[in-house]
Amino acid sequence: MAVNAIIISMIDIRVKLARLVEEALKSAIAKGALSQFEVPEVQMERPREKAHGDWATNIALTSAARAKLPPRKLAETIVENLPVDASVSGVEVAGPGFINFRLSNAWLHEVVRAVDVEGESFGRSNFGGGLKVNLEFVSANPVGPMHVGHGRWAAVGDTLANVFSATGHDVTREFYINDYGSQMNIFASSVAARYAELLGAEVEFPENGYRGEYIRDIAREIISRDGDGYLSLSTEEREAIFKETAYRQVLTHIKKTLHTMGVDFDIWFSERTIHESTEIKKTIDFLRKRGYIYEAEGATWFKAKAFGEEKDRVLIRENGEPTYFAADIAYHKDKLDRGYDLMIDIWGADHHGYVARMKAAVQALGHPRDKLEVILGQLVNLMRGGEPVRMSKRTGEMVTLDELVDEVGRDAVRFLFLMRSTDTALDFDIELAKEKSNENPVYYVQYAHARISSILRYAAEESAAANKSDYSLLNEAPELDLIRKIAEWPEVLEGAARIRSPHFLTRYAHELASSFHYFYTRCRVVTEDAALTAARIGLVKTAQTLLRIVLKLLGVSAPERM
RNA sequence: GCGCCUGUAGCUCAGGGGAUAGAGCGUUGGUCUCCGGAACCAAAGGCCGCAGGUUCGAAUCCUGCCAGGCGCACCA
Repeated sequence: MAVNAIIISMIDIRVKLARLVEEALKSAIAKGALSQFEVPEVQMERPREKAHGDWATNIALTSAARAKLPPRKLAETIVENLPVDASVSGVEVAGPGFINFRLSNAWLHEVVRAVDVEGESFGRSNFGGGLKVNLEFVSANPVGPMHVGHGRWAAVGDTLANVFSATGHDVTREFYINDYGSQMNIFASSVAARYAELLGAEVEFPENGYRGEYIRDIAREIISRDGDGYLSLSTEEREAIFKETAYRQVLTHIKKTLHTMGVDFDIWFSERTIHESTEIKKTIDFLRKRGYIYEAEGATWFKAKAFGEEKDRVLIRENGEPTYFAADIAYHKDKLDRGYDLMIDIWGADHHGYVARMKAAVQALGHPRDKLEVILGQLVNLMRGGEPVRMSKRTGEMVTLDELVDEVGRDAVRFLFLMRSTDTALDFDIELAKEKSNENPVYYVQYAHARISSILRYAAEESAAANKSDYSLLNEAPELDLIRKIAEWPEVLEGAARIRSPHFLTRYAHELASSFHYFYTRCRVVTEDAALTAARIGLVKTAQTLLRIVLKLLGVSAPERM
């Protein structure tokens, strides 16, 4: 019970401080120290400057006019009326009228204890309130190996999903397989041509066919498995068969690559199943009933203009074939029908022109347009030793995601992909990623974890780990700094979920590692003083727990030795 | 032409209305009798693309311009 109270006070410190300020305002008004005025919600924020304490509020600045007092004077009055609280060790008025709060060492010690009790669930919350979220990402065409850009979305999507799970969302990872349309046909005919060619037949390679070497690899796989039997078939028959077998091969390959990256989807949704069912027709009928469909120029149109779009869009072409957009609306309707509260799609930035259109469709389906959220990801520029890696789609000359993961390893790939905000292009240097040096942030963070393991091994040998920890002995600046960093975690995690920014985690991991390393060089863990040793071992363990939590969410390993 | 993203230290980037704009790398100079030196500390380095506006306060929000990237299909 007591432990519970501590944990709650810790996580809600922000709320708690805000309440103290509110109480101060109320009692000042009651006492007549302030004139009656409407008190707005008290905002607490993290000062940028360390010297300004742990938390600050601008309430005196925002309310000065209403209170008819200069900001600093108002701030002073609030401080004078502030109730005493054990978690606060200092309050001061600063600058134009900020009120700065410093948290007490006792409060910080309770943070360490909270991590002791909660372990790896420290920082988890019910922020999402059980919101059902569908996260769709990667969604590559199954016509060839994935490129490095797909890898970035895989890492971002997967970690975002982890973050959502940790913050009380009910999340589903979904991959929309774009296995329908002309490119599938081109793919099949390309494989069929290479197949025949490899078996010595005279064939003309399709003009717009895929010329990448991987097409030959797929053909070779078919040959080694099924032999040359398909050669006797007509080109059409062969292509029809390959459209299936080659497709299955590629899809299996995609799943394997993603799995190697630690990314596993809950749902693989085939676009083809939409076309093969009556879903598109049903969706269009549904929209027609709602008045958003009309026929013109032989085609069926969606009234996108009704939702502020520049122009209406074709759903059924003149030739009777539905467009990609039509299938996509049916797909999103399917997701909505499955009962998700929120759909988040991660798309390449080159699809940004499509976002508003899709949101309009969601609206037309009778849902708020914000039920669909699109994260647009910028490109990955592959570098090697500072030089861009040349890639050509036309000749099929490229570095695949597979090769990248193979060469630099899953940990570095994931971590480096997650270091940047999704809306900035990312330079990925293969040489840097492989480097086991201080230039490589992945190793910096993992090293902190391994170093703690090493300390704990040493401590066990010295049999210093057995004592119960009294954290009130931790009062050195490096110790308190480390604890402050640990205490930040719940906010960081919630922020990553709220702003859909997994890069908060890599950043935090680096800062945490840095706080630990600084502590380590200043404070000896295993000493003659048994009580202090026990306390520091406890602290080091909590730091390690935090590193584990973050690395796990990032999908990066936390090695005991390296 | 219209739209989206980006422009912050030499380089790569954080910063989602707050105080003296931060981190990593690089540069320069330091720190090891002891738990992992893949570490730590310090210094130098900035008209936050430019110009206006909004307000107590702007790198952040709005408008215009400049530069780079990407889109503007009965393609997917």
